[in-house]
Amino acid sequence: MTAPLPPMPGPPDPGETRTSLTLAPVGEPELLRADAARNRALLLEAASRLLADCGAADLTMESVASAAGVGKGTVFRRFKDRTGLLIALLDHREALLQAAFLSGPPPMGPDAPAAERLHAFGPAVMRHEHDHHELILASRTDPLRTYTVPAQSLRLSHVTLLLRQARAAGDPELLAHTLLGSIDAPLVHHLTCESGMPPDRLDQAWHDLLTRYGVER
Amino acid sequence: MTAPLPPMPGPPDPGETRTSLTLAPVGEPELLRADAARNRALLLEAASRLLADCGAADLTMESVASAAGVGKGTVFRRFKDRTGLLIALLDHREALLQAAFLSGPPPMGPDAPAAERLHAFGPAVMRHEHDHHELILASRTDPLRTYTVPAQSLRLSHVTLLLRQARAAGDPELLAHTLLGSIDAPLVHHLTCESGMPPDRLDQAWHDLLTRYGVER
DNA sequence: GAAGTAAGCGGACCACGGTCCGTTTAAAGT
DNA sequence: ACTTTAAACGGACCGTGGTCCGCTTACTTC
Repeated sequence: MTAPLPPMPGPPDPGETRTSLTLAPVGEPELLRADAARNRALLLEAASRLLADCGAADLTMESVASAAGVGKGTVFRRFKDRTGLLIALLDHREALLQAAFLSGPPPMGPDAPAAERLHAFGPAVMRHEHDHHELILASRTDPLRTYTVPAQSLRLSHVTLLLRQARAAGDPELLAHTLLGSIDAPLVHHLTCESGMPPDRLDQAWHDLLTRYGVER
Repeated sequence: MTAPLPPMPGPPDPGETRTSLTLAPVGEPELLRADAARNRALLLEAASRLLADCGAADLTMESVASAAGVGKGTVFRRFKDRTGLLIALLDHREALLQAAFLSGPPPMGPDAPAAERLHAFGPAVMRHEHDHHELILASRTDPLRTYTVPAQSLRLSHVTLLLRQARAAGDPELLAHTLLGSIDAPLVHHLTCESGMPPDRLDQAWHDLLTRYGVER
């Protein structure tokens, strides 16, 4: 197994201080019956292993179920559908990135000025998405669901808030959407991996876009 | 039937003068055997009718096939997969929009200055996408395919070219991607139809984005 | 107009996502 | 400990997207 999935907190780990947002970072573990929580962990672990071994294309709900030693219905009960399972895997991996921009050290974290945090945010997200592009692409089946995924709405509120703090020009919420759109995983993957565009150029465009709205580094 | 699908040119209509791009607008009719071309038209017509009658969700490959009086395999042979069929339907409906910005009257068409054409482009595309959002959303299953759809790459080259002509600041190609991303159908649908954002605000953001890059109306 | 051939055709077939419902079981009350 | 109940379980079942392959047919060549 490539990623042995560190502890995998069944109950949400306590004693974490949120930095600047009311939105819960990862979400959805909630209160589960003991067997349900155990199976949830087993399923995520099995899915992660299968993903590493066989790739996202071969990750069928039945294979995950049997690898975890549970019935197929259980997978659907827990994650609603295949996309839900993939998103759960992603949210779990997003935790590190979230920690970095919510409570990590400068330039991403809260101890840097908002403008600096914004400039650092784009390249970091692009790197993160590059690392997980297979999973991300596989999870993008319903185009509308993108906007309701916890990780994505956290990113949006975060960027919107920073834009306000940095006194960016224009409409902060829409600008946040535009900024996030310009570094969206499928686009970046298309440009870099398929059209051969150098990543620096994308970083540059990110900085430029911010600068045009008055967010000076 | 709501949209009786005007003539539906089997062979690509001749004698059309391209305005500013080498890229073929709609694409893919190519040279088909007589029966194949006939079936293609039958299938598109049947699909269009089913779409209007029952909605995209109930548009199954088998229902389209039998409504057109052909076998299921024929649908797949012609359109590759379900997404291919939906994209073909979309490309057909895109023709009017393409005519408007490639050869229509100002402010979209070639007789207006590039800056004016750019400002007019966004709102027009948003309106067009709003009209066809069901089909567009249904066709967005593979996130990467978006960028290779003929209609989309035509839009991209068009905007890139106009940005160059208008002497926009920054990286024209990436800016074109960002601009198009900011009016992408799923995003716009999410914001207007689900979050209740007024469409003017989106138009405003489009103009603002252009202005920030030196494209004055 | 006969023969040859590449393309098109169609429906049986398969795999996977998703649902359903009878059975089991964890937990709360007594 | 015993009862109760809502939640979880699991696997049979279904519909649909997609493939496959033997048969048919439109075009070409002579």
